[in-house]
Amino acid sequence: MHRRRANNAVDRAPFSRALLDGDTLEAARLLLGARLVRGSGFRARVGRIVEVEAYVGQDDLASHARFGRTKRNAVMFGSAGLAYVYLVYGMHYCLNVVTEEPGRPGALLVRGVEPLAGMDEMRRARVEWLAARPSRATGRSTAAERARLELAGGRIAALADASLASGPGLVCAAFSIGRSDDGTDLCDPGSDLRLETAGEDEARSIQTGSRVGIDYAPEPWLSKPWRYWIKGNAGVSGTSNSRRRAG
DNA sequence: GAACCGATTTCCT
DNA sequence: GGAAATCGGTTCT
Repeated sequence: MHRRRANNAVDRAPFSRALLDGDTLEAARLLLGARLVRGSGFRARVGRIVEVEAYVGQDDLASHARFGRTKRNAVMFGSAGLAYVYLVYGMHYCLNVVTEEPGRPGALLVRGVEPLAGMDEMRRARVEWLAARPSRATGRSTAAERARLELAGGRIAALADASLASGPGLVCAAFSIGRSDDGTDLCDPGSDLRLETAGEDEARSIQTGSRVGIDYAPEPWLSKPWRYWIKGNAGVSGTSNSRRRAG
């Protein structure tokens, strides 16, 4: 028998690898709505994936796989359902779900998650992530640094639940995702970080648009409509929700 | 070995 | 609306 929490955080079935080990663009639509889960028990953090971006094969000149296999992107060439976690801009982590059969690099970047449970833990993790960042000035904990952190903590405390993980870097901050999660099997129910199935009754009004932050990529890759999000959901990233780039 | 740039967020003007 | 922060990979010297 299931124990149901008031906030819709039920224990669900693990996300089937079979939904991910084929075409990445199909997998993108299937992954929307799935649960991203960190930990277990009453402190578990649970969110609904509401925005993803597809990176498909080595031919995709926007993908990290475009230069072939490297130490960083090696997981992309592995089995579907693994987590590919990398650092961007020297400070933000990004979570990807590996797709396609082994040997063919594919991944879905998780750009937005709608929090369902464990929001207090997410806020704590957001502050913790800020605190873990190297101090700008001396690298030591100065009074000014502590004051800045306290201010940021207040801002995060005041954030709407829906904004806690509304961006790729924010997803990783809110779910404490970092280098050590690279290669984790997200389809293994025993993993501390994992995927669970979507609710059956969920409305799936999916919208698409071009991918974000890939200005270096030539056409036709630059304009491929390979960003998918659930229309109108507050958990999608600012770039997708803003009016300047709606696909 | 150095220069350049990125699948981003935050803070300041 | 714009720039800073910061590190790892690629591509030059």
